[in-house]
Order: sequence, then C-alpha cells, then structure tokens
Amino acid sequence: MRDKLEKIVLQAAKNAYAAGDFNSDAFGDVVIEEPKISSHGDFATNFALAGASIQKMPPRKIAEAIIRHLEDPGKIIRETQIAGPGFINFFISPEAWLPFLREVHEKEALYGAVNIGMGQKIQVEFVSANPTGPLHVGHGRGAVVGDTLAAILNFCGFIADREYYINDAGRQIRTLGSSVYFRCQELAGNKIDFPDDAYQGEYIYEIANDLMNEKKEALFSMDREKAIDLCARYAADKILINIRTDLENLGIGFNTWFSEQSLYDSGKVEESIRIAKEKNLAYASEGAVWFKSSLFGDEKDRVIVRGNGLTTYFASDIAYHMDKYGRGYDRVIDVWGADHHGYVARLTAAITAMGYKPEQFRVVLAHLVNLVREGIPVSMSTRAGQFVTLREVVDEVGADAARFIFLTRHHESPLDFDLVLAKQKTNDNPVYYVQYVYARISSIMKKAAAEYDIRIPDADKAPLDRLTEPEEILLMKHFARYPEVIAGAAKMMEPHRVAYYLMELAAAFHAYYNKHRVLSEDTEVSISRLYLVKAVRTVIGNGLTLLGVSTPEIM
RNA sequence: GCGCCUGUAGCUCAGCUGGAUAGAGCAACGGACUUCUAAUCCGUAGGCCAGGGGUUCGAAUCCCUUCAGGCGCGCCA
Repeated sequence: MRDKLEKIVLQAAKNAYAAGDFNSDAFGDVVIEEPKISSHGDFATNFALAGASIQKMPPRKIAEAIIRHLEDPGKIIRETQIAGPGFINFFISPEAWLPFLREVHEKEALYGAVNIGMGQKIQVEFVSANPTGPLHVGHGRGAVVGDTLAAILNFCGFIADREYYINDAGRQIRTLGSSVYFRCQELAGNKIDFPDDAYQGEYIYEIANDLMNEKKEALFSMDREKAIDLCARYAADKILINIRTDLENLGIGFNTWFSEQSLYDSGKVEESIRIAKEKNLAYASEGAVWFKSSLFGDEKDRVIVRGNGLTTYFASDIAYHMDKYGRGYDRVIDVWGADHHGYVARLTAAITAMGYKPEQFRVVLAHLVNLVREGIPVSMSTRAGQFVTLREVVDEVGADAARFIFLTRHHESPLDFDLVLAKQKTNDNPVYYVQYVYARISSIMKKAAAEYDIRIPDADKAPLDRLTEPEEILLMKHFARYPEVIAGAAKMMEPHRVAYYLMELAAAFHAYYNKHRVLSEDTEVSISRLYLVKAVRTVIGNGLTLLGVSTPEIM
C-alpha cells in the first residue's frame, strides 16, 4: 500500500512539473508514513515539506499542486487533506485493503517474502562458542538471533547459510586438555594441585571419568604432552557434541561446522599473512608481525604473529574471513556476544584492508542475558562452575518460549530472562499470546467444517464486501504491513521486529474475536469472516515459523 | 583515561532509521464467559523520552556536553 501511494505521489509530482506548477523536477525521495493519530489519515507524506526548499515554494502550495494532479485509477484513496505545516494525509477506502487479504490466500506460506536478496549468497556465523564448556543463556540468545536472522534472510531472497566456527586451536583448548588431564590423574589416585587457571566445572570430571573408562591404558602410557593433547581432543569432541545437541533442542542446525585448526592445517593462516605482507599491510616490529589496521579505522595496529612465532587469534580470524569470501559469499554476518565488541573495528579494518567493502561485513552484537527467577537474579558464577546452562533453561521453559523471549528485545539491549515468567501461560508471556491466536482460529475452522458445513471458498468467490467492520479492516491493514516488517527486519538485521509485529497482529485478532462472532446463521458473513480469519492464521503461522516457534492447533 | 552499548509510564520494553497530540504489556483500579478456547477482551489512571546546549519548518530519533549503569580496551581467545 505504501508503495502504491509512493508511486501515486511521484506521478502527481511529475504531472505538476509538466503542467508548470513546479520549478524543479528534482523531487527527492517520497516518504510515506503511517501517522500515529487516526485523524491524520491512514498514511501521510512530508513531500511538500521536504520539497519546499527545492521548489522554492511554500509547502502548502506544493501540497495543493500534488493533490490537484493526483491520479488514482485504482480508487484506493477515499480522501486527501492538507494538514499542519504541509502534510498530505491520505484516507484509504476500505475496499482498497481487500487485495491484501486475497494475496495472503494466494501466497500462503510465501506471503511477505520480499525479494531483497536477489539470490545473493550470505553467510550468518553465530554461537561459535569455544568447545571448552557447556553453552549458557547468553549463547542461547546469540543462537536464536543468528538462526532467526538467517531464516528471515532466506525468506527475503538471499541464499543464507548458517555456520559455526569452532575455536579448536590455541590456548583455551590446551587449557581444556590439561584440566581434563589433571582430573584423570586425580581419578587415578595421584595427588596433584589443580591449577587456578584450569576449568573448574563439574563437567570436566565427567569427561575425565569417561576418558578413564575408555582409554586409561593409552593415556598413561604416552608422554605427558601427548596425553594432554589426547585429553584436549577427546574433551572438545564431547563438548561439541553436547553443544550441538543443545542447539538442536532449540531448533537450530548449521550448514557448516568450521574448524579453526583446519585453517592452520591447510596453510590458509600462513597464506593470508603472506598476502598481507605482499599488499604492504603488515610489517615486522619488536620481534612481532603487525597488521596495519590503524589505516582502516582501528585504534592501532595489531599483532598477527607473536614474538614467539605463534600466530594470534586475529591472524586466524583474518584467514577465516578471507576463506568465507573465497567460498563465494557476497556478504558475511557475524553474530557475537557484546563482550567482543572491542574486536569489531579490528576485524572490519582487516576485511576492508584485504579489499572487501564495509557493507559486505556486518557484526551483530547480542547483548547480555540476565537470568532471573521472579525478578531475583540467578547466581551465575562461572568461576565456581555453578552457572545455569542453556540446556537447563530450555528443559525448564521449552524451546518455543525460550526462542520467543530472546526475540522480544532489540538484540543490542540487555535482556532479563525470567524463568518463572517464561513458563507462565498468561498474557505476560508473549509466546502463548501469539500461539493462542493460531489455536483459536484452528478451532474455529474445525467447527466451521463440522457444525456449519462451511469451507473456505476460492479467493475470487469470497463475498468480501461483507467485511466492513473496523476491526476487520484493521486486520487487513496489518496484512499489508507484514511484507514491510519482514523487509525492515532483513535490512536492519533486527529479527525482533517480526516478534513485535506478531504480538500486534495477535492483539488485533483477539480484540476482533471478542467483539465479533465468526460463525453464525448468516452463512455469507460466516464465510467471509472465516476467509479473513484464516488469513490471520496464515500470517501468524508464517511469522512464528520464521522465528522457529511452533504453531499448535490446540492449546 | 579512551571506545562501544544502554537510559522512554511504578516495572519490563517498542517507537517503522527526522514528522503532527508519546506507544504496548505487566502491576493498580473498574467491567465482560449459558455464545467459535477467559492462555482472551473492554475501560480508567499513569510521561520534562536521564539533564543541558545545538542542527531545522519539525528531534525520543542527528551532533556536542554532563550524569548514571553495563561492556570492552593484551604479542588472550
């Protein structure tokens, strides 16, 4: 609808110029907005205000000219008015909303799929937690944001892949290995001092125990270094399997699990360092090799090869991202925890330095999650190993509630996740509020078939002129907005917009449901209302599916 | 010290990337089930958009600044 008005206004502007009413044909962008107040119309444009300086005319004069030259062959505009300093307000005729209702039925599961990706390949990398311990709620948020983002992008004509980067090289894995090794020693009855910097968690015991059962002989017959190595790989594999299971329980799967170690094995880390040197982007100083990130917006240059000859995480990350583009991705999105934000400028600098455009790379930061129970913070001491894992949370509240709640906030805003509230089946809990719409309509549809012998007619046969109630028009307006919401969520990388939209559509439906009866003795009205309500169900189902939330027919 | 994020109703948060008189939910108060699921709805009340400057026709939104909270600033990952 917005698009239609945009074209109409632009055409009117051209007409006005052709008729000599305007001084310039540089019109700028036509912005159509939805006024907050209904007395200001269904839509409004600031065209006359914005054009005042261009046309060197008072806004109201411009607005008058626009209205005079308006062409509306589809008769979608019922009334226009000039208001305030020069807004043009449009009142849409009720029938003009009907095509959106038809479109929902025609496109069904594809309704709202705006093609903005045009087949571009895009990669969303998310979670990527080190395989050194169980996932916590913060990871869960990043996981859901990333997964939903990928789903939305796929829906919008991108070819989006999901990828998990496994940090299986470097010191943390080494620490994991020695942590397990020490616990094995303990289990074997050897007295040891468990180091402070080792992982303290209970899960280390469990892994050590399993390892002892399986490979005790081998472990103690090899030398210490090799043994630690074995422990590291064994533990990382175990933990990774658990991580994978946790994510599957949240409905999340990946196209690719990418190993950091593989970048070393294939020589890609070395290669990218070599390329950086060739491009004069790296230099040796103080015994180390530095990347000239400061030339590309970072605060300072960063070390890629340490004095001891080992590469830094930054080095492998550069190689990793080069590899991503090398695999044919036009755009790359990384979803990180907000505690890594200090790293954004650095990596962005490296990517631009290596010849890619800034718009090809985007970091989405998922902020902190505070776990609370009825408003009281749940202790999350990682140190003592006593933190609530993602698995426990999902087990307690369910995947649907967990996913939806993660999406009820802008991802850059901190989130209080209330375990009690997440389980409550009330209005406080938006998941059920939205799902309830789906269930209610499913129930109506069954009843319609069973007791009223009414089926959904074909789109062109539905007596849509019987849909005249304000609440019915409002639902159709929401349909018209859905594609715009989806497009906005995709462009802005803001999946929460879809969640909010669903809550709004749900509210509009519940209000309608309470005021009007769908099924009655008046068959014609019943049919048209059923047709409307089924469309609501389609759009709700559409949105919930994008968010990875189930669509129950009975609740 | 520097950088990033956050600050909107008592609480939890939206605000369509500059629009007109500021939006929900919860909590509070008052109503609606012999009718398609009350996991719902309707109404009332609640605000100096942290404070102060600026930019312009117009600012919660952009810029500067102060304050408060969070997080980052390694030859760690």
